[in-house]
Amino acid sequence: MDQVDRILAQWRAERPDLDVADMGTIGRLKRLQAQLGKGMDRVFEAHGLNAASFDVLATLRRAGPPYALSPSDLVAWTMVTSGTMTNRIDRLEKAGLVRRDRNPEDGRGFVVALTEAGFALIDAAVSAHVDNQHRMMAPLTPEERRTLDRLLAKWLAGFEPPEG
Amino acid sequence: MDQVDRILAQWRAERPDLDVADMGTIGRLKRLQAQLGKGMDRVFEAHGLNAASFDVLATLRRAGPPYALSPSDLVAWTMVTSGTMTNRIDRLEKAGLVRRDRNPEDGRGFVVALTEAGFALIDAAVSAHVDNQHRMMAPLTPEERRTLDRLLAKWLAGFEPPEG
DNA sequence: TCGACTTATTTTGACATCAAGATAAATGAG
DNA sequence: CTCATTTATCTTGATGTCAAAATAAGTCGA
Repeated sequence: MDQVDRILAQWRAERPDLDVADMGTIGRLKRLQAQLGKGMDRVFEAHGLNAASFDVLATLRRAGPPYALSPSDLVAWTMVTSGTMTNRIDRLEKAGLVRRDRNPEDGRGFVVALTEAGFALIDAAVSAHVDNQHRMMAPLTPEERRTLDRLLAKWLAGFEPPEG
Repeated sequence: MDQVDRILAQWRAERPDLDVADMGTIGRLKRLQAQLGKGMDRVFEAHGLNAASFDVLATLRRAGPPYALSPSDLVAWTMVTSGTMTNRIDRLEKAGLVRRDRNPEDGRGFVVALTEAGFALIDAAVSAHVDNQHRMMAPLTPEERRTLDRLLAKWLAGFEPPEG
């Protein structure tokens, strides 16, 4: 009997015509996401970052040398709007973690590159982040994790067509 | 090969020391949550609501007669701060969907009650919402949905101790 | 080469949220 | 009864986000 069960029990009493089983699953997903988000934020904060800045630095880091992408590339990887990305880059630039270089091949654009400080910071932060994710998955056995991942992938494929 | 797989492939190439399997699961959960949120927002918007206002109205509706709770009760059910709840109630009150009545038993407090318009609106909206949730779960078989729900509940219990 | 169109990025204005502080009323120890 | 404490709610100021408009530069057909 968790909080989601209590909510479903209220609906069943008040609106017995509704089948709320799926609402329960989606509600659990949302609460889990909130809990995981809080857990991850703690690690980001310990490195002077938040989820937004971690996201951008990690995208640049895992892209490989020369650790530089255009704002448009970053938008494509991160699922935020261009205005949001401008704001994120501004903050990271002020913090000295990325640099904006004019793109020599396209006068309209820039290339956002990790600075040395940015590289060192994200490399340390991502190690701590991965450890933290392991800890947060502890309630599930390895087999349960595989099953869960498979189910989430199948469900997600219904929304984001695979493409590749 | 979905977008999450592409991200994991980049990490494996750049940081082969990291075990990123759990990152994949958590990433899928986040993307799924984003997709489900967008899908639900469409239904809320069709009823002149957003996720925040739906959340408050639904909490009042499923509480049963007299469809009235204090702001503190609403905060406890919805996982937002008191300041956020003040703002949500303000908007719903302006829209004529809830009423603030002084609590006769506690001069510090109020009771937030559904108006007739609020009751009619949330009753229609929640029916459409539940149908929409069924449609969004379509990629999974009934048995897969049960398995997924069980796994999410077990995982969530690691964060939100059951209590009841 | 010109003008229309497209693409890349930033700016603007509106929201929703949170943390922390402010206000007001209830409570309870003495 | 009184005052310090607690509880209920609202206010304030900062952040992060989005949609849409603005700016600036590349592209391409005629």
